[in-house]
Amino acid sequence: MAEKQIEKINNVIVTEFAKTIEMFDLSPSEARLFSILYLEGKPMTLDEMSKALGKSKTSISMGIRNLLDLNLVSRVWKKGVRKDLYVAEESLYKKFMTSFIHKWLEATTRQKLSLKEIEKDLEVKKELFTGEEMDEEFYEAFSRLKEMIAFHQSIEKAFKQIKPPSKFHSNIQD
Amino acid sequence: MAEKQIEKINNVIVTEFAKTIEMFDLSPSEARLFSILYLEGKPMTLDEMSKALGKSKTSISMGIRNLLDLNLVSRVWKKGVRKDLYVAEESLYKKFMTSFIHKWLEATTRQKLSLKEIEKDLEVKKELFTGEEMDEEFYEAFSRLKEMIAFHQSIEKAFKQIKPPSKFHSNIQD
DNA sequence: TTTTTCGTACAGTTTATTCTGTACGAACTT
DNA sequence: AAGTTCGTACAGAATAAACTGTACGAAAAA
Repeated sequence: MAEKQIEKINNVIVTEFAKTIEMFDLSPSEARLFSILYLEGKPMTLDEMSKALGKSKTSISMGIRNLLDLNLVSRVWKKGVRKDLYVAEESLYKKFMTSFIHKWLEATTRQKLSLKEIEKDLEVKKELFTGEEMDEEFYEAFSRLKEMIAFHQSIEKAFKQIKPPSKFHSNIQD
Repeated sequence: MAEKQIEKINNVIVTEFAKTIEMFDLSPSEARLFSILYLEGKPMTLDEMSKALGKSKTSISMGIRNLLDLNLVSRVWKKGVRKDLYVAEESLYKKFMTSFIHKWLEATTRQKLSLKEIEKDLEVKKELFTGEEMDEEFYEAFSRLKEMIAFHQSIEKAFKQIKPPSKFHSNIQD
């Protein structure tokens, strides 16, 4: 099989896989970088990745740092090799899903709390201003607010349902 | 209660709520537009929204169209009113979650299939080229590919778990 | 029919994001 | 110590995204 052909197949795989990775809120370049590294399987240097992606080393350096921050990549050390080496994390599902769920829960919880603060505030005001002319508008907004909070509640519930498995389990079938 | 103050509270609510909406892959402006419309509760015209957001009518027109495409907003008609009127959908959770889950399932399923195509292709090549020098590299990529497919499988499974309720149910507690 | 009001297509501008080249400190090699 | 090789900070260039003003067809009003 010609080198060219392998190259080509790899490119298709990477492109396809990167699309999925992008859905976890990585930029297209970050997604591609991760995909390359993951497909490669073994540690790579900045220069290798730079060459593989056709981008500047600076760019790769930045990208790798982001992936490191997200715990999707780690630096490894190999005897005799001076350059930094990086590998993609193995446990795809665990890593991605965990941080995905975490992100959602954190955000919705926070926003729900903010809305509840406002609600509490309005509860007080409601007491003071019963029987004025802006009541209708006021109650309207108030009930919307309750709905928004309930919305957040439901989202939280949904994401808590998804339990990331403690270890990546391959159920390759169907 | 002064107009200014109501204005201010509304602004806080909208800002906070928009953050959540953004997480469903809407742009910041789209999210804000939806939020305004939702909080308002009653139908609004392009001009009203334009004023409320401080953006050009063109911009609102585009934004509303996107929201329409996503089924998050609908056009309503009111006797005697010539301008187009729009309202935000009521069933927040159902609308957002349904399209969210749908988006994920569609994408991952599609990508999984692409990868399986490639896999099938490689299966064939594997037969023809046993005992050559590139076998190691080949098998490496091959096993990665299997892992990627399994990854997609797991994502599918996770999202299928989340069943959007047929109707929005408020469970306001906790 | 003529005039006004609406909504949106289009083109150009502004703003934000991503990428690159240069430069420099740190660590390794000789 | 002098010379290489690395990684990254920084500033500017390229690219992409968001927004706006003008213009025009369709529909309503006069």
